[in-house]
Amino acid sequence: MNIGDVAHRSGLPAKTIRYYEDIGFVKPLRDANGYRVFQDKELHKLTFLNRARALGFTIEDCRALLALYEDETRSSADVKRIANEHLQQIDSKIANLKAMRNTLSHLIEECVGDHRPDCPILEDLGK
Amino acid sequence: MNIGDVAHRSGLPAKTIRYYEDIGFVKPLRDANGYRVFQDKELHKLTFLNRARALGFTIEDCRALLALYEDETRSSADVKRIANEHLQQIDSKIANLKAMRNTLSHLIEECVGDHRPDCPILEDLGK
DNA sequence: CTTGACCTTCCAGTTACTGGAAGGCATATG
DNA sequence: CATATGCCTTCCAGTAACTGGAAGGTCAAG
Repeated sequence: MNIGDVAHRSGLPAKTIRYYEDIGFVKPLRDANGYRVFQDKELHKLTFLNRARALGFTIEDCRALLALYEDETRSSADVKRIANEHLQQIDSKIANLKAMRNTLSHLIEECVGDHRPDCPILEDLGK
Repeated sequence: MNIGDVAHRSGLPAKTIRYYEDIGFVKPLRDANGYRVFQDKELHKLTFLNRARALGFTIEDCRALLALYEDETRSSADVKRIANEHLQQIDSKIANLKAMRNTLSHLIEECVGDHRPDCPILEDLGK
């Protein structure tokens, strides 16, 4: 498989796959012409990465998860711990965004939104 | 006011204030010794920026908001529009995070989390 | 006179890619 | 055989919004 095929099958852009090679996630073989050649194992890893990233795991999280993914002697508790830590981060991001949303939507409600300059949004921000 | 005072009063780190000068948000005067000298107007702007950033507005949003903040002939509708666009972005971020949270928490629930290697989290990511 | 807290500039690093240039390779067509 | 196209390669630079750190100047107190 060339990089285009793997990109198509894993759902990742070719650029990203090259980047993932740079940071050591995959180590494709090379054809005589210099083209990268991927095996199924690499494809699985890339698919794994794409899904983990989509769930918001950072690259470093992915590195840890990938190591566990490949470690036959892993304990599922380790995986669960990483996932739980990430879940908490997600929760705190959601909480933050909700607080922002609250403040902002109150300000928006109070703003008349016409041609006049008077605006509670700006007033509040200037305090 | 030197940068330390302004940092204290605006709530922004001095580093950030220097950065905001770099990108043209403030233009403090200079003392004979080269130290930055801030007037009240600059302090207000920095406070404004701090609050706007805390609400998640991007630097470019802030640039637009700041222009309106300083424009006596603005219409509040312009401000409201920017704020509303931002509100929608916040909403979509929240929706994304909630979807992630859902998927992840289901996976976590299904994972036993003991010493054995079997783990639905990894299984699912590998699909 | 020294100490410590300020202040200055400049350079580099962060996260996770993404865009683009310049050029080699593969295949199909005229 | 020439060429057009669509792959592929590497390398460099840029994104967002700072942050850390080095090297060094300044100021007030003791």
